[in-house]
Amino acid sequence: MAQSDTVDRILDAAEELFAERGFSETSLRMITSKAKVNLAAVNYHFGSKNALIQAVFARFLTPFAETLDEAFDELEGRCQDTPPSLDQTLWALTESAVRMPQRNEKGISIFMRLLGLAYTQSQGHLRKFLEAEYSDPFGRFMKLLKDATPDLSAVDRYWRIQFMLGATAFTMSSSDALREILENKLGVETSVEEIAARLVPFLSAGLQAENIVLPPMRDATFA
Amino acid sequence: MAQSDTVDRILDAAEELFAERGFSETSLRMITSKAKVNLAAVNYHFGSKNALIQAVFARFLTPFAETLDEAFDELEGRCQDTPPSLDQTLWALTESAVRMPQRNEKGISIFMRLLGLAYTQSQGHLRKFLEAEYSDPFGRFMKLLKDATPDLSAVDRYWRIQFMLGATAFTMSSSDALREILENKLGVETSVEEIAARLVPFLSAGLQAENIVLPPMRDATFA
DNA sequence: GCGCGTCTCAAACGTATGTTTCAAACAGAC
DNA sequence: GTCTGTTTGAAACATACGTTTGAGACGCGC
Repeated sequence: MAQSDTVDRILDAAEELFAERGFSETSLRMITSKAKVNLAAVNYHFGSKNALIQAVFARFLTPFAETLDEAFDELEGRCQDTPPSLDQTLWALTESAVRMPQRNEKGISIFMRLLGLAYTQSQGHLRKFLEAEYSDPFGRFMKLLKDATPDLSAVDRYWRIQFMLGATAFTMSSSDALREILENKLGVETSVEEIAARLVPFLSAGLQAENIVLPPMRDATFA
Repeated sequence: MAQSDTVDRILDAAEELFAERGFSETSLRMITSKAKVNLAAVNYHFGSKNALIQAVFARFLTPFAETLDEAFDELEGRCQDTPPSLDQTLWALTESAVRMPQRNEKGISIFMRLLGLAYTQSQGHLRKFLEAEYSDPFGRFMKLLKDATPDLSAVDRYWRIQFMLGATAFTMSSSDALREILENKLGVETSVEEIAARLVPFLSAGLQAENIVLPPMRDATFA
């Protein structure tokens, strides 16, 4: 086998284990034994553990970035003159995520969980890699958000975008655990698509909320 | 020194390092050298690294849980018959967090960052510890949220609460970095209190958002 | 069949981790 | 001062990690 499948086996195993346990908590030995390959194969094919982490991200982020770019093209094509609405923009994003060709049924939630981890676990090398590689579609999304909320001040928009990112990254990064809890408590099963469908209106409403006069913090009467 | 200050020095150093780098990425040797105490002191005073992590949480979570309980008492006292509104409930929570006596100026953001990490880093022992120790005030908060949003279905409320937690934990856990970015970009300075003041209306609006009919996911026209 | 680049394998390397050990220093009671 | 329980100190322990090594197996062009 000239182009062996070892690389993919490693990527598959690493992807799943990273999503389950985080990066530092997953050792190369766990990965190689799950992938049923030799320990040295990782360093041979990828060079280092950090490079493997980046490769895991690249494998699903590159096609996603393309899909997203096309979705934005299509969206801007449909809205010739007026800028796309906030909901349209958010849906374009979620749709692209959900439509991504999945390797297996866990695909989407692994995808989300990894994205959440990338934000949360302070892996310096990962952040640099992602910024260098995928700043274009991210910047385009920001631009769309800006045009969709012309009434917001720059400062308000800045913070609310952070809130959105937080709600999304956090929820998605623990989506498996959260779904399990909900099933045990209320006996309801939820797909990632449904989570996304619930998230979008939440984000949209939050981003467009009326702003209250600043802090009633002390001795407020809450009349 | 009968009751030495070694314990507090360790807790201070651990708290700060955990907040900066996460749990697995912080070694006992980093902690003890920052605290200027002997390595063995950690295992002598706390028993294990996991127990130290829990002690760090207990130190700030226990007084916070008390403050919160009083705030809820006071809130329910003021609203004799009608249940407290959503905004009142959220403000009671934020106020309690902000009013907490801080050990230093970084106190509040360390506090938030640790809470975020507790949720994000899948440390099984921590989750169990927190559930066992602090389920009461948490449950009370949930009850208040429930009474304040009677129109929401249980499932909707569950997910939206997760979104709220995410937005809060995420933003607060990186509040230092986010404030710095904003200052460099727009020249605006922001206090933690102001972030909270912006966050509450966002959360409130999100929690009360109109729900869209479920997924228009495929072939949606976004008319 | 031979040689060569690609890949796998078991074993080892060096380092860092959490934890333990045991002697020394210390404080307070008598 | 002496004893006793508590706390610190330097060193070692066992283990796990990421990475490297060097020998061997494989596929393929010639």
